[in-house]
Amino acid sequence: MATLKQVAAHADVSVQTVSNALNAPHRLRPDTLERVTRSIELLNYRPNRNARSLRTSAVELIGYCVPSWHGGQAHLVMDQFLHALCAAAETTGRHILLFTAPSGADGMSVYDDLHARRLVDGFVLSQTETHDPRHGWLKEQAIPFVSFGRVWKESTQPGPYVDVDGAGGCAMATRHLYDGGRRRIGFLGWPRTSGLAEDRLTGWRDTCVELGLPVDGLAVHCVEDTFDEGARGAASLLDASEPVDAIVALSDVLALGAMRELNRRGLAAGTDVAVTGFDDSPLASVVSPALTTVRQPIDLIAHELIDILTGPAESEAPAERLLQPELIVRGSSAPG
Amino acid sequence: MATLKQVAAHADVSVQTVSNALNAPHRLRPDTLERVTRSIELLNYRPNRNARSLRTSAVELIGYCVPSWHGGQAHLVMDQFLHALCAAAETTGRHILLFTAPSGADGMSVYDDLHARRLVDGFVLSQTETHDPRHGWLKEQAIPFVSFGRVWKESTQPGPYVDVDGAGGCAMATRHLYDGGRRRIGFLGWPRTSGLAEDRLTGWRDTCVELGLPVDGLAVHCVEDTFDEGARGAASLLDASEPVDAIVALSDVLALGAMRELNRRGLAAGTDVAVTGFDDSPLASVVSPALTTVRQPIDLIAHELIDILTGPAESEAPAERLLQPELIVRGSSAPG
DNA sequence: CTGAAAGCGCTTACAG
DNA sequence: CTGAAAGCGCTTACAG
Repeated sequence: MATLKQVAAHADVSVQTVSNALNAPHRLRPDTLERVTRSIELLNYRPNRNARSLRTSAVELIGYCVPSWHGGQAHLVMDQFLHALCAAAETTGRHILLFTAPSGADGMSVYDDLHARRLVDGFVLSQTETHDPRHGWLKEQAIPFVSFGRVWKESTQPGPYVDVDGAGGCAMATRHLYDGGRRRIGFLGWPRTSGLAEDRLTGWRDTCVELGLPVDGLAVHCVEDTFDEGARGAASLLDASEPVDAIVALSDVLALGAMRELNRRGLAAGTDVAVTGFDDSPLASVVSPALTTVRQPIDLIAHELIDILTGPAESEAPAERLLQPELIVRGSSAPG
Repeated sequence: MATLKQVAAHADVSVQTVSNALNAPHRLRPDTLERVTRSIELLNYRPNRNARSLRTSAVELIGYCVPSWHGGQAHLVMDQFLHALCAAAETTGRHILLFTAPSGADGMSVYDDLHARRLVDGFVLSQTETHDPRHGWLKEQAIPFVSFGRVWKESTQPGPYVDVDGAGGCAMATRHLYDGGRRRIGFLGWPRTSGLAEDRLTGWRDTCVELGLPVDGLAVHCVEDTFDEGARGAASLLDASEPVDAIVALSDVLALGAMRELNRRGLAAGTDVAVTGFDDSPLASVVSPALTTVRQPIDLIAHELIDILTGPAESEAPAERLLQPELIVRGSSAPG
């Protein structure tokens, strides 16, 4: 491997000049730059990143904790997210460093260690939970980070974040069902203790109220994000004295559970009862008819995250960006 | 951030001794070690990895190219694989560095650059394709790597690999269906040009022949790994003059497509026609009945990959490890 | 515009 | 068992 010194010798300039050719080419006279560039190419020189990082104390690596795959809770769009995050990081010359850590406060020593040993410059947080302790901790340690998702605390959120307007997404779905003639729209959610669930629920509820549709007893809280829970929730909405003619589900998984239940009862999803999901995961096209769902703008999210993390240090208030999702209409929400 | 020098001053020893306390503690007298250790803890010292890497020229980072998510080809177990790979790397003090690259030979300059600039020590390859050009190229450049999956060339494969016995997996599935009373078992695969497809097909075919079951006209080659293709393939197996009573699919996606088709025809998957998949992806429990499928030993694969990559340099022949999958029996293959 | 020199924070023969 | 010193390959004020 050629070094800066060898290139300098070859081009008959000082190492400083070669370094400038790479990092500040405008400082060189055109002919010098050309000569140096030729030497660089000839010797196939690549700057050693470790040496650079040691000097500048910036590693250009961003830490991301891979969520563990516990009990059926699959991260169906994680591959898309990771690819987008990686691509976004690369547009700034950075890369993603993956690591595992215990969830919650127990994992903070891992984050701390990674940063202290200069393996990463900062972190992108995802799988953000309600009252997630990581944000406050990192902020306190002055470790750079940006969060995908909110912590849903009452007070102001520590540090910058990017999130998707879940309420807006569910409002879109609800309005779409209304436009398709549905007048009794149920909601399949998670327990209220989840800020994300509460947010999406609000979108459905407010829209129903606005449209003059009933909401009482039409929101079911599933215990976990599984097909079985979705089916169970749908069953309770269908067994009510006045059954629903549409279901807005907080996730694709719950939506598919609901469709399975419809199927079991000989009801046609989309014509008898319309169903919508959330995430546009690969699951959405498993079923027939395919699932209408709310898609998060993954590429945009990734770019915003990288932009915030690598941009100039926060002036005053940390960045808070709320992105709009998109409704992907498919067969499961055919007009009734 | 404390440095080695500061710790040395605090413990009243040389920097060399502190370094030894960290990397070769047996060289210190117990009382010295204790004193140094106390100083390290007191100052909350963490060795700067960049400085270390610069000196040792080992970054303890392993490159992994995140597959791009093109057109419906979801990588449904990628989150599991990445988590396993990351955890396995961490047991050796290493981490995974993610990057994107064009597929095939076009991407090699990215691999080369990452290695030349010392961002990674080597690579784990996955999404290995038939005649994958990466292996030969990396081997030629003497860049360390290990492959998950074979290149299926006629000649010997460049470099070490870990793979799962696909033929064995499909043989298990076929035998299981036979044990459940099935006597006309179809196969849903991909075109023969894929080594992986050929391997799995062989497992089904050889087992059928061994059991005295028919195989002629019972293997359908789907054009791509989608639900629609699975459904189409199943349709052709069901429309034959002598319809099948079971289907071994090369992937969960094809299997679910097949189940959708059965459903559409009013046939009960599992009782009328048994179906098996491959991968035990999250999809397997979407359907009702749940899908019987062949599970790859993800954690073991990850450990073997890291073990090979970080182990002593190859003596002579590169490591070649073929792991056995496991059949996960669920409702879709209920006895007929 | 160009160069000589210091230094980032480690590790590692080499002496003692 | 311990220490003084060189050096890994860069970048960056500072002079000229």
